[in-house]
Amino acid sequence: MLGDDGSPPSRAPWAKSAPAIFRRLWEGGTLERRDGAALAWLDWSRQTLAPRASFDCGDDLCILSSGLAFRQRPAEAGASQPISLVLPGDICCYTGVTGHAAQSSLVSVVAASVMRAPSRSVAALCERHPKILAAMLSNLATDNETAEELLISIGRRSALERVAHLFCELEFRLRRMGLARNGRYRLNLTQADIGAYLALSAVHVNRTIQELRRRGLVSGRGGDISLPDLGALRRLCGFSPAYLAADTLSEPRPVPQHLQAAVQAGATL
Amino acid sequence: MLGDDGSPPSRAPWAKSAPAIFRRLWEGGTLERRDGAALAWLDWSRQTLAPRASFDCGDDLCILSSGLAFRQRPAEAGASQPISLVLPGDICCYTGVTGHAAQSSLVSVVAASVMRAPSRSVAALCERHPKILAAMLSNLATDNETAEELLISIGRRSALERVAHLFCELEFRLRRMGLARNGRYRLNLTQADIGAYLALSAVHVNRTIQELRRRGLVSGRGGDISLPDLGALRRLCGFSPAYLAADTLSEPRPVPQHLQAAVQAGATL
DNA sequence: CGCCAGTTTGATATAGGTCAAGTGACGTGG
DNA sequence: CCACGTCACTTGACCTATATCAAACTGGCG
Repeated sequence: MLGDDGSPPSRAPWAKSAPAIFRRLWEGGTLERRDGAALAWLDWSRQTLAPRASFDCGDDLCILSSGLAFRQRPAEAGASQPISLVLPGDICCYTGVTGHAAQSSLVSVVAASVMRAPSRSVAALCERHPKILAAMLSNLATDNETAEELLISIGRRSALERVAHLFCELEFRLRRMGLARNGRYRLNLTQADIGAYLALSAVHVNRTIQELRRRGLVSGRGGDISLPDLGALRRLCGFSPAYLAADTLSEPRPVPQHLQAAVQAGATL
Repeated sequence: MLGDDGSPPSRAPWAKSAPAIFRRLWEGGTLERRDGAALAWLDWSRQTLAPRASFDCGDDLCILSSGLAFRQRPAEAGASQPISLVLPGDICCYTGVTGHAAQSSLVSVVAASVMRAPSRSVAALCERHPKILAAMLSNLATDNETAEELLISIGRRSALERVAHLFCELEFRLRRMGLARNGRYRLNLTQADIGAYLALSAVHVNRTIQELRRRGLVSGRGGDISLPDLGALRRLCGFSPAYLAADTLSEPRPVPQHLQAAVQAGATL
């Protein structure tokens, strides 16, 4: 798992041989070298998204490879509430895993690109590497917990805490992907975007960020965020990265039960 | 799927032979008679919960069989935000399915009971009935969408809309389980509970319900809710049951790809 | 009878929304 | 090179939905 000290993940010996895009999948520690290699061998296609473009994954496995995107319901009346913020390395939607077509779709925030593997190939891959399915399910659970944390933010935290929490979360998630160092990262979200995500008005986001700056907890102009005192910022909003950890079970489960079951069911088909 | 007309689900011929507790699982239409029978054969144990009791599912498959419960993070400072409202028939937690230990735990609202099947047995069951795993994953996805709807409520809807939406959602979910008829159902939530769930103060929930009553959209005292004009209530809050539908794909997929894959992987182990 | 939890009512406070205007950076077309 | 439009950010004035506090009222129950 990723420490709180800013160090990159250390326990993936084959990390260098596989594209960075798969970091989130192997971060759980369940994947082995051959799984990672197989993932890289999939017939991926790259797709680029213009800013503010809508995107449908269908049943395919799509991983954001650059840029930022919101997952949100097709805009109902008025402003729509983004449900999750998708960062590079995140699986865009889990329709292929759950077999359940989601209500939500992806909307890029800035220019972005997506790696896409057709559902058929993914199924074939999982045939031979069931741990990959397990890793995807683990990501699914983690991403749900992230959405739950957003719910807690909006339901219980003040504007100051919400923004602080978002900055802490982004620092962690981006660092995990190697996109943040020393509490600094690039964030291509407008204040209006942040407001939409955190259910605040753009104006109030502005004043809130100013307050964080005034307190010396956030600095940096434009899209360059810097968190000079991460500890204090985390304390302010009660951020704890536990909900972002890929796997809270300490023991490596060779094959998770549910998967083993499904796997063995193959014999009867 | 369940129509909007109050009729119970009609397409499960073996519905009468299996306990009502499994309705949510077969509602998706993927399960067959033998799957339902096998589910009922599992070595279930019943566990009763006192009001306001905390409950840990571990890796086991737990289904709420009566009462009500909140799923929530262990209370951080101050009031904790419930993440989802668990009704009879709902799977309490998906740790066993995803292999990911959840941060949240269950807290009963009133006296409740839970059916519990040990993870080992569930795995063995899925071995022979992979469609059951598929059904659980579908439930997982649906429950996530329900949580997303709560996020939208708290983020974007006024107090009046939030409460109205909750009442509409409960009507649908309880009717699906046979626990609501003609827009009437029993709800053992205090106004303070409703407030905790919807991120409103108890006082404001009270005034909001009064307003709904004044408008003739809600009636009934105590825990007995009656929605005399469901159509108007739904219009008020923009409720649409789409997000609650178990399966939005019209064609019955015999075995979902991801499962097929895992299943066939069994041969290689 | 008296307690308790839940509900109701009123008075007051405030976090955050809305509206409106102004600034600064950046790109585009003449 | 300059005029212009646009988009993000900023600031100020004002407003309102909802919270908070406090006190009654209600109904069940030991």
